[in-house]
Amino acid sequence: MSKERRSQCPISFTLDLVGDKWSLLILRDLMLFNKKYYGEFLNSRESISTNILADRLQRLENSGLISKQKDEQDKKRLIYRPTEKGLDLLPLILEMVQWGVKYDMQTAAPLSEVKKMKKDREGYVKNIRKRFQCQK
Amino acid sequence: MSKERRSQCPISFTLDLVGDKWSLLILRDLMLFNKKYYGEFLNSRESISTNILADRLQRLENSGLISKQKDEQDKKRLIYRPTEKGLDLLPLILEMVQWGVKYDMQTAAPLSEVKKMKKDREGYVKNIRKRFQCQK
DNA sequence: CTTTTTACTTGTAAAATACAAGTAAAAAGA
DNA sequence: TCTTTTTACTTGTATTTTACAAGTAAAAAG
Repeated sequence: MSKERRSQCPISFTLDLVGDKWSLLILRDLMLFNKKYYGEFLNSRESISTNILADRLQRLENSGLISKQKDEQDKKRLIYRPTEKGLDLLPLILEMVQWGVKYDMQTAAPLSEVKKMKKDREGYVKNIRKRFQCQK
Repeated sequence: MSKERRSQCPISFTLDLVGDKWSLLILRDLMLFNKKYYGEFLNSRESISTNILADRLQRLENSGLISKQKDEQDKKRLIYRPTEKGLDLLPLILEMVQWGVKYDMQTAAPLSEVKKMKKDREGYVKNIRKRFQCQK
């Protein structure tokens, strides 16, 4: 199922798992935008195709970056959450925010939030982790 | 020529430019492995195809991440170098190294080097920048 | 018991990638 | 000077991935 890796370089290892145009956006939705459901990911502004979304969720789960469980309030729903391994990608994602904001003339990122994560990145990351660690 | 962007999110902006399996490996070769020539990129362990390499170099140049100039010692050669915009991707690349080393059981990254970049990332980045700024 | 919601699957066209081979300009060698 | 080699590509085609449209099954709601 999982493709073979291209080399033993840690950068290519990371790229083999999340080096595509969608995986990190799903993780962004999970960790920065607090999304949990399939339908929420589908409705993000980048408009991912439903088959690609299904494929990426599967791959992310296979790689141990996210997990899913039944929603006990509504059993036809599934709740997706980042794992520890997925949460560890937050610093990488925040670097993308910083670089993107710096070079994107038309960025729509809320400046106050960007400043907060720049000023105290560790605290910013910890705060997000808390949301997922207190839940079972 | 350049595709339209998917959204005004800084993460998707970054992914639209370097969110593929090869671009960041070329920048890695340039910045971490000191490579400069087409043939050197071709010979990296991940074995990129020559047409893909040509395409990525063009795209990276179009996006202002790298520049090229004739080698004055050998005029059939071209020297590729990262621009300021490309050098600004170093922190992102170093995050990939950290994450990759943490979760890749078979990583071949030299531990001493990884420790150095973890211990003093700012210094590590500055040191690399120096190499490119003193050159014309 | 019918309709809606949710999380998908399936089919197909379009685009990107991989692999093999070929080309032009500069440099090196005879 | 003429041929060979090196370097940085281009071209052609098969394979893989992605995008778009439509359909399906299970749970919940009406």
